[in-house]
Amino acid sequence: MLAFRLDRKSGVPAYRQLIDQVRHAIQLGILRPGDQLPTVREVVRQITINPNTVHRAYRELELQGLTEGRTGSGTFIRKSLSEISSHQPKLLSQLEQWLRRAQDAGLGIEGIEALVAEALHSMKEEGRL
Amino acid sequence: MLAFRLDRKSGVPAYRQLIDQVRHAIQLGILRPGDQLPTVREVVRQITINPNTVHRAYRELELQGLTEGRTGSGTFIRKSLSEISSHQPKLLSQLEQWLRRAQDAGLGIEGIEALVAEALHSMKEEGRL
Amino acid sequence: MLAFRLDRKSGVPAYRQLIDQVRHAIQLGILRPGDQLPTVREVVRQITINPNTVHRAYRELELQGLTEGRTGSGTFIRKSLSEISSHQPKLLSQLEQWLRRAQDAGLGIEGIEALVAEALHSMKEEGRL
Amino acid sequence: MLAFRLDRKSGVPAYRQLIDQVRHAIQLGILRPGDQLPTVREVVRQITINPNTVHRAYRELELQGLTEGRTGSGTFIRKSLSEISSHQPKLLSQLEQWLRRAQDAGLGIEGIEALVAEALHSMKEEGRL
DNA sequence: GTGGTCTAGACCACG
DNA sequence: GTGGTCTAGACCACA
Repeated sequence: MLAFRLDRKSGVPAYRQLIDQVRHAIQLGILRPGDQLPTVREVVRQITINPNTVHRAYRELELQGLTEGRTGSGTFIRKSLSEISSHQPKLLSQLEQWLRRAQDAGLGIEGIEALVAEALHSMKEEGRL
Repeated sequence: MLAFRLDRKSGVPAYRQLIDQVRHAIQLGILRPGDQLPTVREVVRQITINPNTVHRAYRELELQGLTEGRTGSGTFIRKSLSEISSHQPKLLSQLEQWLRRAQDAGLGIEGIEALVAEALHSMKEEGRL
Repeated sequence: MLAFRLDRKSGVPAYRQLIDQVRHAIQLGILRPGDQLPTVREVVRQITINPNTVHRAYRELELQGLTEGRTGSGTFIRKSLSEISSHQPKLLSQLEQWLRRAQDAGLGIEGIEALVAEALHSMKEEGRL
Repeated sequence: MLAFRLDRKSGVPAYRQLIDQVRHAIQLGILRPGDQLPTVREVVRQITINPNTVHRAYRELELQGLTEGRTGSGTFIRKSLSEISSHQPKLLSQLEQWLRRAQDAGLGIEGIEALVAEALHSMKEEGRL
């Protein structure tokens, strides 16, 4: 069952963080069509959050066509985001290796995030060209 | 002079994006103590944003001790965040290589961001242990 | 509940006066961790001021780690400044005695403030040595 | 010759700080009618400040009738603020004693300022009644 | 022209 | 109803 996390200092709205985490989990194949999301109550137990906020996130996911609420039984994944490739596990482990090297080079979390943001940004720039 | 960018869809508040970009630039050594930030009005010209929002970001940076606003002349970097290591260029190019491999494997931007978020998250979790 | 006051003639920015009053109240033990500050709207009702200005003061206090804004419920004290000593009540009454003597000697408020500013200034100077 | 000081962190406009310091010095009898204020150039040498700002402060003091600019020779005190009493030296030394006791009780500058602000505030309140 | 403060008012996220 | 973000626009202090 998906475990949500909330970063209260990030400035990103809570409902948005939930949505992003579900989307990411679908994209990574962690959640597959038919899988159930934790119930609102379970989420409330996991992290301190207002049930309405969870509802809102689930509603928006449903509007995006990604999930389906079945009255009485829960919320379920409907669609895959089909980015899953067979190379994915390898890519993930390579990334984790890189992270370890960055840490060994003395970079803290913020430094690593700076590098990642920089690299992602130049990638997006190139994409535009 | 630093060029700001705004991602209006990300859910991250604009002032926060500006702060992060300055912090990152300092961490990557792109901005060094004594360097000037673009004036509030220049930022307003660059990206469409209200001067107050820029001002707020600059003020928060000043409260963090990173910058100093000098009335009549501009806003300047005060402190370094000195995460810069000699390995940095190599790390950056390795990351960019990884990104290219991920793209070649058919991952789109959202898929890549999912992988990166996942990897960063597990790294932070491990850090706690 | 803390009652704010604004001296519009002092030249001190309004948001700064609010911050100082909260800090002082914390230092005097009038406000303790867990206590609630008046809501932004209450402050607006109390003194004539723009909500944004109050908000700015509260936000700066939060950045200083002294308070915490909880959406939906209010703003609360987080940290003590713990300068409170058992001698404090005695010191306060001695100060008030001195003030009465100064008034009896014919000094007006501005004259008293001049003396206080002078004494505080020499104290700070000595502190540097 | 009066020595100006500027507290850049106080939020109080520089020209206002200069004015206040002259007023206080007159009130404490440090400056008496006929005494000369430092020339603009001298002030600029003392503290880092724009000559225009000093000019502005001197102009406002003249508007208040407190000083008089004599072309070619300088700016001079015209009026006393006549708060000077024979008790004043004694009051000042008593205040300084009190400050020493407060420091000995472990209070830092901010704690002392909190007490002083509190006492001055209640005095003003009573004054109104 | 540059930073800084303040008001007014809209809209959002959350409980 | 509470905090938070953003825009618009005025005015001030300073170089």
